[in-house]
Amino acid sequence: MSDAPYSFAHTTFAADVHAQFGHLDTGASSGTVVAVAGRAMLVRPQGKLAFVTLRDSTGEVQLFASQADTQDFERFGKLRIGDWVGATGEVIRTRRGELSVKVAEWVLLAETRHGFGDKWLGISDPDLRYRRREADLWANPDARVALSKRFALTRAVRERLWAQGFVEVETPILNAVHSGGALPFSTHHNALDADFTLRIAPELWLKRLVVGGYERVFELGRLFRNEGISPKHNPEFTTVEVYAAYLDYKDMMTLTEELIAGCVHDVCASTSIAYQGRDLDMAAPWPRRTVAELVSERLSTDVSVHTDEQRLRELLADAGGDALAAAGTGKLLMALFDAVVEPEIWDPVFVTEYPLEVSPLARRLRGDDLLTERFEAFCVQRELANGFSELTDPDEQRKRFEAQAQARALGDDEAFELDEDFVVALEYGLPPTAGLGIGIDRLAMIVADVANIREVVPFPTLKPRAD
RNA sequence: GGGCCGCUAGCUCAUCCGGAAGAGCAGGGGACUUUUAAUCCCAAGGUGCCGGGAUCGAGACCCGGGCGGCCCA
Repeated sequence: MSDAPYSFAHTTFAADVHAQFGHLDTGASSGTVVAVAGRAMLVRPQGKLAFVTLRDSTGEVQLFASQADTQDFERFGKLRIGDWVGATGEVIRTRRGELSVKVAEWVLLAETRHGFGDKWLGISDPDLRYRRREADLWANPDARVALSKRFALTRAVRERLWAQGFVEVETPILNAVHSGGALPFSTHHNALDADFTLRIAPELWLKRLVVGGYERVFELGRLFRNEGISPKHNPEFTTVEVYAAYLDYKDMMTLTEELIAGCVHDVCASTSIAYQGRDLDMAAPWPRRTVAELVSERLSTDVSVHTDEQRLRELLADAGGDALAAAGTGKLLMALFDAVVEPEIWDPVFVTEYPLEVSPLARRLRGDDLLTERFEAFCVQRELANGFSELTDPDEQRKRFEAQAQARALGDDEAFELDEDFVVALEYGLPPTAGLGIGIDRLAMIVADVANIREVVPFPTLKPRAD
């Protein structure tokens, strides 16, 4: 039976103590009584005095206790690292200059039965850190700082989109038709006796909402891809997808750079930041370059989706790219891009005019039937966002799906399946619309300046323990 | 899936050429009225990831497996 209290009359956070009483002179008393609470992170009993470093969600403040003035002093000095404590007393500054709460009364709010690692070095074993994340977040302050930046980022995205008239919506995570683009997780609904997959993208549903009259929508939520785990990939991850009627891809690029740069500023207080020791300038506007331009520039020879297929294959082999069996000039051009351009990108850039072959949902580029009005934003050697003028023609959409089905038959297991309901939705009429998707985890890694996606995920996916 | 690295006390790490286990911190006991990684004294703490092998002798060498990390696909 626990005799732990049911509540505590908390008045003041650690950061507030420092903000409000920072002016106190050494050895002085404020005359103000506060009630603070948090975890004892350091305990220094010293005879008839005891000092405890208390940490809460805002920072740390010292508790100062003395045999003369502190109730239940003997027990206070026996607090263990990690115990939750509530303390009431006057704010003072000690003779050694440490702003402190001079404890009159205190209560043990919860005791800990486990250690929090080395009190100076914390916990460094990665497996232990992520399996016992609650301990990691206390033992390693950097862990909480990084994670908090992720939460600040999702808040900034929501607030900025709401402020621009977008409505936040929710669409199905359980899907009977797998739309393609990646390998899904499978599950089963018992009452319907039907198989479902967990969504790999919400975009078809969101466009159906536009058809239904929601002209500006976004969904910020979890996606699931049944693929490997790496420092850049968690099986469940978060994106924000945005759809705006009456806009095209150029309008959407403008929205994208302002949204991302604005959110980076919201979280980091600047768009000039550093990532992994290297300066990074996220300020809008970002350069807009076509795929063909960038690849041609890098190879010092003109190439495009109209270049002879055999020529592209030779260039790809020279660049050390993978030999692609069933690939047209569009896939070959993108393979070249991945091999020679992407690794060179640091500051953000929009890459535009993607081959139609690799863009089954994007609208044809005005003036070139082999290209689409699609862009991707790249930054620090990785893809950050993807958007396009949406394909609105139901007949062409159906043909695109059929082409995907052929690719699937030839072994492309990431090709889309025909989503009949989506095509029918287009037949009801989708106005000119631009869409956008942003990888939130990747952006969070950038604003938190961390190299591993797990740092910005509260509880990353781990292999279940055998025992 | 492939390559490399790691696994020793609750945590962070040592153990040099193969001679059989060490420290700091945490946790326990004690001293201390201005500490702040407090300090000092005492005691306790080990399936050296698991399983084989060579050796008089293995935490260390060899083989297999497990788990984790990084890189590549």
